Amino acid sequence: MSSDPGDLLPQARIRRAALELFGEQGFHHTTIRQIAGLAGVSPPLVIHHFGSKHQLRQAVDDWIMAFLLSEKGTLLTGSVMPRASSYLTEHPEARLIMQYLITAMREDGTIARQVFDQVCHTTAQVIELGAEQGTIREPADPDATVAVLVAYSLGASMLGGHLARRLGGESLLDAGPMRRYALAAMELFTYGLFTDDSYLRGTRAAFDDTGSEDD
Amino acid sequence: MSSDPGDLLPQARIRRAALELFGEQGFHHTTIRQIAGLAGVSPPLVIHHFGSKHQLRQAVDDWIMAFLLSEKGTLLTGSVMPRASSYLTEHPEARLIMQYLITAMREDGTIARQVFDQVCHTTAQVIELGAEQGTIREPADPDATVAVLVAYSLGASMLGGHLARRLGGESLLDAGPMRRYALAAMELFTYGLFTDDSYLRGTRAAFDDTGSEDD
DNA sequence: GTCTATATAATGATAGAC
DNA sequence: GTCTATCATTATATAGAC
Repeated sequence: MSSDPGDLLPQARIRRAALELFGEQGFHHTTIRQIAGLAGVSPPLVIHHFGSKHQLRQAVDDWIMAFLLSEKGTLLTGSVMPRASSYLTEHPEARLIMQYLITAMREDGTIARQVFDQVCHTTAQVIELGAEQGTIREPADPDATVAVLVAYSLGASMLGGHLARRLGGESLLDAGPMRRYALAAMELFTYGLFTDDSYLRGTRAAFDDTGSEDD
Repeated sequence: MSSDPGDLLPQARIRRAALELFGEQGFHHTTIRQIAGLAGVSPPLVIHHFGSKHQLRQAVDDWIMAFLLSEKGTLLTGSVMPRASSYLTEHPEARLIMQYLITAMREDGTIARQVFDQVCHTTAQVIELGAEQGTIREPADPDATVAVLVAYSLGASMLGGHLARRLGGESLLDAGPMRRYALAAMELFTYGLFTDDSYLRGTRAAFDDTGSEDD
């Protein structure tokens, strides 16, 4: 990802092409012929180097996870935050990886679970640190809150096209939609949505009712 | 959906089987042979009645949208709220439809846009009503806030498997995970996540900076 | 390591009998 | 309306030459 595709060895060119096409079109809609074509090699060479299409995806997944972990969570925490915009300007190659991860989450590929858990891990650290510093309120159920926040963030990324369309743009990464998205989200997490805790108490009551009635 | 599959006419059985299999496996992973098998007919009959696999999906989409609109938003607003649990107990057939919609959103089918917009429409009404009644705080950017809330809700549904796993269960619809999910979400939307507005002001400042610097 | 040529399997869709 | 038999296409993966 740090050099021109033409400078890479065939094996790396194939992996890079697979990363790009899997991310754009999804795993099942991408053919080995397309990958070979983009990498400038013959289809059988793809199989020769990686064994099968599935093993090729696994190789891409492994490569990406190694990249993500080496970044020490920089990309994972910032993936849907405002700073993502500036990060992507500085690291344009991260676009491909983000697109790959979003597509992989949609297709529920083998990397989806690793990514979800890894983002949870990183988010939990952010929450903990903020709680210590007093900038973040301590949740009643920290693990659940982290999981919900991650599901919200990744989910919004997966629905980025629809979200951007409602915000007057094409991609969530464009300046306009990203600004409206980030500000609306920050406002929600700063002031909340409800004016008092009646909804929360109502939800608690509803679950306590059904919880004792169902058994 | 209101009778046993065996009582339906072949055409309806095919549509029902397609709804079930498309929802479970996705459109592209479902074969006409599978649909025909589940409906108890021969594969060519599927084509004979619906023209093609894509037209069959369109027929299922149309059928579902008609169902959703006839429900006057009951299912759409409640799809990820606590009351979904009780709703599903009363209307078990809604499970198939929810699963279909979630899969369709993941695959970005033609119905995805309609559903996203329809849920936005319904959510906007809920927000407006709450604002009038004083139970919901008036957002600075109502349209964006609605879109974000919908993306969060639908996104969490799409990632329901991962979310449930982190919450100690298999499905988000199970009592345990649903309870923890609903309470964590309600707490977020009641008290927010941050203890003050420094993150919000920081985000505003960051966008104002990049907004004037980039050009 | 890399290619051309090909095997094999599965799919959506068609033809035509009943 | 419904079936059996089949076509045409496309995909992954293999065989073997260079």
